[in-house]
Parts: sequence; C-alpha cells; structure tokens
Amino acid sequence: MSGTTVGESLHQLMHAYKRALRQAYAEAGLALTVSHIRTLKTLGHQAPCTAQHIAHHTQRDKAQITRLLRDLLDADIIVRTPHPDDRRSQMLSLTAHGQAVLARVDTCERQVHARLSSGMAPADLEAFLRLSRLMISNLN
Amino acid sequence: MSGTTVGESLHQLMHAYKRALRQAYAEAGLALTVSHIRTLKTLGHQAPCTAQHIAHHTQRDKAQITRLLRDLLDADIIVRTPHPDDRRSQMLSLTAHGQAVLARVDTCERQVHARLSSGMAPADLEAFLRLSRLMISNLN
DNA sequence: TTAATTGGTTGACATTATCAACCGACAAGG
DNA sequence: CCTTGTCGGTTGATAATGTCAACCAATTAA
Repeated sequence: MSGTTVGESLHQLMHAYKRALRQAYAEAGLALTVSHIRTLKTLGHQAPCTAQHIAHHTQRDKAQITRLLRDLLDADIIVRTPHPDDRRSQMLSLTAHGQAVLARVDTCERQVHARLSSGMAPADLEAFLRLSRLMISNLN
Repeated sequence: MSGTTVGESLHQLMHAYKRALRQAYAEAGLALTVSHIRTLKTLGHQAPCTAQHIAHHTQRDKAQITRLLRDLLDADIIVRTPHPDDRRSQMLSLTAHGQAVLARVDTCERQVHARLSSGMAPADLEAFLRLSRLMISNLN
C-alpha cells in the first residue's frame, strides 16, 4: 500500500469514504444516496438558493441536480417557492422534515468524520483541506 | 469555495481529477476509460499477477475487474497465461502493444499530475499522500 | 423586436459500483 | 479416496453517478 501514487490514493480514499458514508446512512435508517445527501447538505448551508447555485457550488451537472431535487421534493424534504424577480427561477429551502433529516445526516457525518480523522492533529486536517483546495483550483 | 468541509473537498477534488484524466486521455487519442487505465496501470506495476491481486490492490469488486480485463484482452493490451500451479488462476501481463499504450498513459498522467501539483512543494505532496493513506486505513 | 442568454427540464447513454449466484479447481478432514 | 468448504474467476442484474445534447419559457441585450 505504500507504493501508491496520488491518483491511486485519491481513488481509494474516495471509495472508502463513500462506502463509510453509505454504511452510516443505512445504519441510521436514512434511505438516501450519497448524492441526495450531498445535495441536501449544500441546501442546508446555502438555503434559500436556486438549483443553479447548487450545481455550481457542488460542481455537478445541472441535469443531475434537477433529478436529485425532484426526489427530495417527492420525499417532502425540500420545497420550491417562485423567485420573486425571475419567473424562470425557483428558490429552494428545507421543510421541517428536511431539517430533521439533515440533523440525522449531520450525526452520521460526524461519526464518519471522527473515524476518518482519528489520529490526525487539527493541523493535519487543516493542511489536508488546504492542499485539497489548492489542487482543485489547479485543475479548474 | 472556502467554507467546504473535508467531504465536499474530496468530492470536488475527485471530480476535477477524473475529468482532467479523461480529458488528457481523450486528447492523446486513448479510447479507454479511467477505470480501464487504472487497471492497466496497476498491471504495469504488478505484472505478472492475477485478477484477484488487482482487485485487492485497487480495492474494487472482482466482478468489475473481470469485465475490465476482458476489454483489455479484446484490445490486445494484456494477455493471460495459465498459472503453473493452479488451474483456476491466470497470470496477467502486458503485450508489447500494452506497453506502448501504458507509456502514452504515463505521459498523460505526468501532465495531469504536474498541473495538479503546481505550486506545491514536494513536502506538501508527501504530506498529502501521508494523510490520505492514514485516512484510508482509518476507514478500512 | 429580434437575437442571444439563462434557469430549468428531459432523454439518452456511458461509467462505475454492488451484490448474489454460479463453475471448476483446490485443500483439508474424515 | 470422499465430502465439504474455500478460492479464482465469470456472469447477470441493478443501482448510483456522470455526461451530453436538445429543448422550453423567461429574460436580457443589441
């Protein structure tokens, strides 16, 4: 495992991380995919905002965002209200149920995060974040 | 972009990284997916080895490995030779063509890697790798 | 007022991951 | 030997995720 490159490490870390998330969500009885929850979390931080905004913030295809949002709407987790100034656009926000789900999600994530970062100093985590952001911006 | 968590950063970094790879492969005229190439690269380092070994090394499902290897076989990139001691098992290695493809792949990866790590000191890269490995083992 | 752009939706498809069932070969205990 | 379990590999089915293009209605710019 020590001869791995940056690329291979990234693949494996992502894989392990997503599996840990899925597992934690399943154990908590949350019937949502990682993508759905990622969208929900973004909305939790950014609401009220538009679909466009979420697509941009998470750097994902707007088509996919549309579909994810439809599921969240169907599950009564979010609501749409018309944008006051632009009839094309719709403001998204969480329902009370959505807030509750998000709270449970946060608990899961904290657990996973604790596991992920065990044995790491806060400075290490900060360094990791800094380097990640640098690489992201290098690639964009 | 600065209020992102570890999770969100990982998602974005992975996304950007894979897109950069895909783009580089496409520009170099390599008609292979990231998964295929990841398999090929592993084989480049580990050959001769078995499918099992690749699955374990990359931490992926052996079913998927089977399918990826089939494509690489069809493309005359790898060959199978029977394992001397175990008739269930097959040793995998690169063909001459495979070696050539791998060389082109390496060129692409070096470019992407250079872009990814621009502005990063070698110590930064090393730190990133170390932390990544730590997190991977924390999650496994 | 026309033309270009934008927010959002839909369809089609490729890539990647997951899980279970299965086959032939092997290994160990009786 | 047998039988039972395990192992390497294959196949099928399906879910999750990503990508791309076409499209509509609303908006903005020329």
